[in-house]
Amino acid sequence: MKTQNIPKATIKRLAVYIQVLSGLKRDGVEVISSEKLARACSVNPSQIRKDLAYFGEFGVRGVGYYVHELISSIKHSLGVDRVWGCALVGVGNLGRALLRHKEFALRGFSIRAAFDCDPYKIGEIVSGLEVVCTRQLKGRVDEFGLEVGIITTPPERAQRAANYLVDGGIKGIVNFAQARIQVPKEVTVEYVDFTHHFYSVAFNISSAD
Amino acid sequence: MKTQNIPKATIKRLAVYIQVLSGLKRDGVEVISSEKLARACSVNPSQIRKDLAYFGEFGVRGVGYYVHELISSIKHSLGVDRVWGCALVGVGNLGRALLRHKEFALRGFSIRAAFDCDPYKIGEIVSGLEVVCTRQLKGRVDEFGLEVGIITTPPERAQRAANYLVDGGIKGIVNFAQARIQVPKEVTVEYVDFTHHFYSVAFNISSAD
DNA sequence: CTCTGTGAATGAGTTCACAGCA
DNA sequence: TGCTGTGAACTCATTCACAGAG
Repeated sequence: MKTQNIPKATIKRLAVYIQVLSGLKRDGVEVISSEKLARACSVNPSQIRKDLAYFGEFGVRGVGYYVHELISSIKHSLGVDRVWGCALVGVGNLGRALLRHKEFALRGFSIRAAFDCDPYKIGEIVSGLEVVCTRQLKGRVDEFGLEVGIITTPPERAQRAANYLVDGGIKGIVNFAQARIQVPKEVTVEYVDFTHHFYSVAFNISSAD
Repeated sequence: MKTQNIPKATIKRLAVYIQVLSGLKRDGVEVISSEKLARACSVNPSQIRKDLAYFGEFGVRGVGYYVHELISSIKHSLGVDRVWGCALVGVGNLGRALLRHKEFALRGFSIRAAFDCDPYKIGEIVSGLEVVCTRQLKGRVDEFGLEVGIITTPPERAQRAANYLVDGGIKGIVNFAQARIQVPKEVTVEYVDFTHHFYSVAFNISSAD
């Protein structure tokens, strides 16, 4: 793996490649060319080859890529060939949905602790996990192997949740709350915002005369 | 509004501006400069001015932008200053969560119909909405004013869901399923993939030596 | 001969720097 | 004077085109 700085867009596409390759594997496809994979992902073939080239040489010239092997290689490159321990902060509607959503564990992100500051929620069991006071977060980071924070609080409490996570030594946050947060630069934040996708669709429909 | 082709990235940022401006409005801020807004959004001030310039001149030189007015202007530019009727296909875990999630209606996306092909789910009432057979989708598009489709099926059924939506005359789709879909080019598809954000965080943590 | 891997060319998006208006 | 709006400069990403491996 080269120590160039890899475009954020490449990382996003690698996730798409994994998704499509997984579908192909399910359908019994064993080998695929960059051209066919590109069509399935709606991107340019060179794009795929260039994206993969950041991490190594995974293909066989004259043949293509071995599907199963390529999935493993991409997952390894992204660092998602292992399980990551996650802490969820904010047990509201969305938080509960995520706790129940099995897809995360399936993809290597295991939610191991749920926090909330509401005394009525503390002690409640959601999807087999006891809701704990957010103040106790720091003390549980090592014990539970918490590495990634998930914020699902109302917007006005997102910053406080982030502070608790940062204070606990968490280095990566996925923020579902409708608010931007400020964190030290060594902490990575990814914002999940469904709204944007809806706006995008609305805009496209509207501007299609 | 100019008929240039507006970068997708701009649309995404406009959604962020709305989010941040809404927070500022809540805090009683009435006027803001591009510099301060930029800091709150973690972008460059010129970026904001350029993004807005695609749609018009919303600022006052020497002063800045009026928060409330700017929110309205951006919403109008995106076409989200009205209510959009949505059809949800796939009443599984995620589908149910979205049906119960009030945030969508709040932002102008009103889910007015829920479809599924599973006979056990048909007839069930979820969040006040009766689950209907997907075959009946086409017949309800006009009646319910359905404009945007939401796919929340398992990956292997996403394409079929898309086909029903396209056949019903839907012009925009937000796809939460873990699969790419093929649609005619006049139909807009937005892919929502939490996984990618988690991968991104994992990658950033991993590659931070 | 096929399809990957990659430097070179192109194109898109971001930032700069300043003109222009309040 | 202060901050917006915008052409010009620059940076980054995508696509092309072909050398090179199997």
